[in-house]
This record gives sequence, structure tokens and C-alpha cells, in this order.
Amino acid sequence: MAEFGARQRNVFLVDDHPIVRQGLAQLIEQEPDLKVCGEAADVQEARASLTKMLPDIVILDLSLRDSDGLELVKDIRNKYQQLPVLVLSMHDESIYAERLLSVGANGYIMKQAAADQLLTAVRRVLAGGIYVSERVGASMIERFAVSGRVQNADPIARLSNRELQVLNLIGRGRTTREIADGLNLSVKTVESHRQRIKKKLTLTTAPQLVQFAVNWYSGRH
Amino acid sequence: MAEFGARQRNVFLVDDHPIVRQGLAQLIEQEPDLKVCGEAADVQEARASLTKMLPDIVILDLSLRDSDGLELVKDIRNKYQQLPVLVLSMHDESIYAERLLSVGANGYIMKQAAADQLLTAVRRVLAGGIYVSERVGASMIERFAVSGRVQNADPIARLSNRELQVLNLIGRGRTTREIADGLNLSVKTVESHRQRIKKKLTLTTAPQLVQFAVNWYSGRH
DNA sequence: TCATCCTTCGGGGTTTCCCTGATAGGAGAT
DNA sequence: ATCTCCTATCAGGGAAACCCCGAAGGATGA
Repeated sequence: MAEFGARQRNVFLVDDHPIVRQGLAQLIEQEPDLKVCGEAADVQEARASLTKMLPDIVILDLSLRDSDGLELVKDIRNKYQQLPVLVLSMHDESIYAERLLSVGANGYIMKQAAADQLLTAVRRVLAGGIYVSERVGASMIERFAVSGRVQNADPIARLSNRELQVLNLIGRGRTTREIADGLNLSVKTVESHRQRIKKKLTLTTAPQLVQFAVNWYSGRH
Repeated sequence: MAEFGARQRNVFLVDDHPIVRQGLAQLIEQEPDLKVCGEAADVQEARASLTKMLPDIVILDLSLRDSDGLELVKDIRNKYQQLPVLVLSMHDESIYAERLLSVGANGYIMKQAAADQLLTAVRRVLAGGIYVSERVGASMIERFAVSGRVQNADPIARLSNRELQVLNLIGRGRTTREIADGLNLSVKTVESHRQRIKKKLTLTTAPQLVQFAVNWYSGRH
């Protein structure tokens, strides 16, 4: 790619950990075709700088502490339709990857990923593509094969009413039995709903389901 | 061993995020008197490498993938009494700082800290000192002056180290079995810890415990 | 009509939960 | 120095929840 006349692509970093920014910057500056054009430690800073910088790509750390990360993605997608956003997170991708893609992110990668994976993701996103891990990608493809169409809606939106109801109660710390009694259902039925929710949200274990439900419930109440 | 001039001090990094390791390494290599002599992504790796490397200081991320750094701190303190350990964490919890110092860590610094703060911490710890943030330090001094009385505003503070460790992993969506394996404990032991945590926090059911743990870990407490 | 969900359950095996101990070690107190 | 409280570890056993199957009736839509 970096032939004669290869212009450097400008990368903008948003992360509230200076040490992580340092690592990203170092990683990026090592590549001849990439250059860090700016950094921000929080959402406000990012919003202010982005109007001036106009980078080719934004790498954005998503920390739940200030769940504005998701807001910023939406914001960028509104203001700069063409600006690619790669989301970096320490959290398990199965929980958030699809949600972020659905609000306009172009890629999702975990901090556990190796350095060269990050660069792969950056280049894929810069080229107009989408980057997710093998696992999440496979799950999306599988669902595409089954349904015959791309599922780019919020995975939460794919839940049925009953499933949403159950997810809500799980997020409030209810037992399976409590949920069953509250909804006048058999425990077996609630178990079925839990299984289906897990599948739709690409979660693997019961604690992961509860974690997601709690975060989801707490995030909008 | 250069006798005159600054001999370089060897730094060993433990963090399961390659990108963070990269950032730390870059930061340290920029200093003429410091040098990275090795890295590890988890506790096993760290244990294995440390026997050969014998660094002058270990910089250790608190929340590692399989367990957490508290184990490794104890371990290091047992095997290498003189080896300074600086703990790096994304958590703002003053609880952690005090606990870690009490099991043998020589310093505690947040990832939110600026780069030069980290270097200050490294040098202070290398010199045989203790590093904590302004805030945590002030709180400890104040508590000392009052001779230890007012500590239990936070029910979390009543948890033992092990219990806190388990709570943390629960908040990260881990299964009981996963926690047991990660900490090299029997499933039965982890169950006991869960029971005791529930009792101390006056929670009644398992889902309530997970709800609390997730909210706490995600910074909503 | 036929395929596809949704919703509701059951069977059966595995895992976790929960309660009750039990042992060993450490910290403090008298 | 003994006693007591807490911590950390684990076992046994019954109840509950989880997980992977399957199934049946109903709604929906191409």
C-alpha cells in the first residue's frame, strides 16, 4: 500500500488512559502509512478536537464508566457520515460488538487483541470495511445464512416481547423461579426464554447473560 | 553492570493487554536509566519468567484475565522479598490500594495517571519507597491520625481480600467453575466465599449477588 | 399453504446453589 | 499462653438452576 505518493492516513485517538494512548500512538507511528493526528482523553475533548482535525479514522475506547462512548459513536455518525470509527474495549466483545456496529461503529476490537490484529482492524476499517473478531463474525454469518438477510438491527431489538420482559427481570436480579411466578409461567418456559436470549445476543454462559442484563437495565434507568 | 554512570534498572511488565504493554514499554524505554527486561500476559507466564529474569521492579496490572494480580503480589513477596512491585489498575478504589500495600505491594497507580506520574512512581518504588496517589495517601494519613475508627461506611470494606477477589470476578461475568480454576481453588471453596459475601452484603439470592457485583465492577456503586 | 417465528413446556444429565459442618492458621485480647 | 474471632480451605447432600435436546399449538407473512 505504501508506495510512492502514499499519503499518510490520519488517526485520532480517544482513550482516558494516557498509557494506553501512548501505546496506541507508538503502534501506529511505527507504520509508515499511518499517523496520529490528535488525541483526546474524554468525550468533550474529542468532540471539540474533531471539528478541527478531520482525521481519516477514530479509534475510540469504550469504558462503561462514562457510557458516553456509545453516545460519541452516534454523534460522529451523525456529524461525519464517512468518518470510520474503530471501537476498542476491554470488555468481552460478544456483549457489545453488535450493539456498537448497529449504532454506526465500523469495527470492534478488544484490548486483549494482539498488536498486529489492531493494525489489521485499522486498515480494514480505513478501507471501508467492517472488523469484528472471528467468533462474532462467524455468529453473524451463521445468522445471515439462517435468516437470509443481514441483521444490522440492535440485537436487543431482535428479542421478542416476552424475551425482553425476561431480560428486564434478569437485570433486576430476579431468580428464574421468581420470574416464572411473576409471569405465571413454568420454570421450564423461563429457562427456554433465557436460552433463546443468550443465543440471540451471542452470550455463552448464564453469568454472562446476567452481566449483560444488569448492565443493560442499569444503563437505561 | 556498568559501574560508573547510570546502570539501567530492569523492568518486568505484567498485563494481559498487549497494547498496554506496548505503551508501558515505550514509556520506559524512553528513559535512559530504565529498560524493559521481560513481559508476561498472565500469572503463569509471569511466574515462569520471573525465575529467570530477576528484574529490579515489576509493574503489574491488577485485573488479569484468569485471576487477579493480588495473588501474584503475594507470590512475589514470598519468593523474592526484595523485589519491588508497582501495581497498575484502572480502578479508582482506595480499597484496593490499601489492601495491596498490606500484602506487600510497594506502590499503586491508576491507568488514568499521566505518563510522568508513572515514571515518578517507578523511581520512588525502585528507590525503596512507597507510591500512592495524593488522595489515597491523604486518606490513610487521616485515618492514622484518628487511630482507626471510622472505616465502615462502605460494606465492601468488610470483605476480606479473597472475597473481594471473588466479587470482582463475579462482576466480570465469570462462572463459579471459571473462578475456581482461575484462582486454583475448589469449586466448593468459591461457593463458600460467595455465601460469605452474600451474608456480609445482606444479599439473599445468587442473582442479587451477581447484580451487585456487576454494578460494582462497572463503577455504578 | 408453507415456512418461520413465538410461546409454551417436558426429559434428562450436568452444574450451581445453599446449608451445615470441619480443619488449620493467623491476629488480638486478657 | 490460652482463648477467641476471623479467614481460607473444602466435603456432603438435597434443592434449584442450567443446558441441550425436542415438541406442539398459534400467529404471521410470503
